[in-house]
Amino acid sequence: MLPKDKNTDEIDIDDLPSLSEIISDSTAQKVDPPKSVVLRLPRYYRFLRDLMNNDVMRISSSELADMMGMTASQIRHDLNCFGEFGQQGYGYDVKNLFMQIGRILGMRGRFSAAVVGVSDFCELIKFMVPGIRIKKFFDTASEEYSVCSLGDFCRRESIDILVMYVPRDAVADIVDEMESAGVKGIWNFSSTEVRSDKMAVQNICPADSLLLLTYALTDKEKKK
Amino acid sequence: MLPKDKNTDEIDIDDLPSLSEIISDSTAQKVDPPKSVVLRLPRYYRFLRDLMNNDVMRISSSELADMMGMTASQIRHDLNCFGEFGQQGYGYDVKNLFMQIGRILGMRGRFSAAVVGVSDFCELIKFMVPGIRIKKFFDTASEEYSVCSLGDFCRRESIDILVMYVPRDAVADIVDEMESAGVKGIWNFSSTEVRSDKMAVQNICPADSLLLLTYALTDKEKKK
DNA sequence: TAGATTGTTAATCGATTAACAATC
DNA sequence: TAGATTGTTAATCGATTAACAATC
Repeated sequence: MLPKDKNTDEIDIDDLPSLSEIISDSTAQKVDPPKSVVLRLPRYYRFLRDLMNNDVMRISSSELADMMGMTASQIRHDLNCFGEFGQQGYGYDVKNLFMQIGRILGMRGRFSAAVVGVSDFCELIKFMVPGIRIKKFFDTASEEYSVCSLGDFCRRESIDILVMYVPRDAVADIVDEMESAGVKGIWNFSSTEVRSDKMAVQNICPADSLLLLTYALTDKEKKK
Repeated sequence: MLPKDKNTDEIDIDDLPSLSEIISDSTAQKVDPPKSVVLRLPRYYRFLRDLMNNDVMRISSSELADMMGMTASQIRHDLNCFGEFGQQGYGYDVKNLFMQIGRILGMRGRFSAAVVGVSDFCELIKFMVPGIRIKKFFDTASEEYSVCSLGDFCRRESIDILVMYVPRDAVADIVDEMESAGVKGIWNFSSTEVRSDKMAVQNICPADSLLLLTYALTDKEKKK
């Protein structure tokens, strides 16, 4: 979309789009979206899914804002990083917006995964995780388990994502093995953080959020 | 600590501390710390615990920064919101800093909790959660389970925190019951978010972080 | 057309970083 | 004392909000 106040007959050479802008344009996405916005996308996605499940067809930014406890302005601003998904005077089509955000997030049921951890963890992951295809569970307590067998499987089956919850001292070996096996991402619940140059990583530490809860309780007490 | 360039003989009435500043001073904490800083505290806490477990006695902001993938400046800035924990020319005493942050986060092993959810969840929580005293597990699949029995227990035992992972349509009833039972905080893993005026709440949705992982993978693919 | 609501800009606000004086 | 490293300020950077023109 051209700036409104620009005379398009006069072309300023500095205003021509760069190669990277052209490339990103062709994927229908304006440059790199701010990190803060990306972090909010999964939450939008969840709320939109709930709306869909409740057969809500359309929603305005201010209705959604009320529901999610944020400002309408922020919602419109966020969504506009990725395209023009709404319609003036009408709002947003829930299903369309849901699909768009799903597409942006790469939620296409396309990625394959293996899970490694204690059996309770493996069981729970089944419940919790939609959207990736889990090919196999590796119970770390089982006799047949070894890092090699995990690596071989991931290689053989071209596994995209490893979901892991293993003891602190088992982390490094598994990560090395996964890098060599060509695994693309690690979803790590173990208490040691993973970093990798080769793979995308999400470390997730539920206990952190518990500490924020005890912080809130302590803070409330103190203020009384 | 007084500003260096201030002549303390000349007192500006507008510079006298307000009541709220005096109160917060007496708790050894400068006003309200920025939210962004509080969110980082649990991660500091974890890294310091690891250092302690490896018998590291002291650490400088830049060493810690390297380890955590952030700037030394930010670490010093963050910590100074709560007090002067370091020593010029020396760095930070790991154990002391760990204890201070634990204190700030209210991590005093003092809060009691009940857990409600499917049995795999209950089992897993045992592993994952240090620092709160779990008094009882309520398996939602069991015959004896009911919202009332959960509520009665929390009332009787003055439970501080409810850890929950229950189906979408069970959430609202439990939250109401907890409010009336005087429970102070909810640590919620269910897929419906909880909000409450009476209680502190942390909603935690692991699947969100999986979507950020698939986003990263998709983004990487696209840029190739 | 009138009413509603988006898309988009500019203003505000808060968070991060760089730099250096204070001081151990 | 000299060297190291914090505490603290000011500058930069990015995120949020408010406002309104565009437009359905």
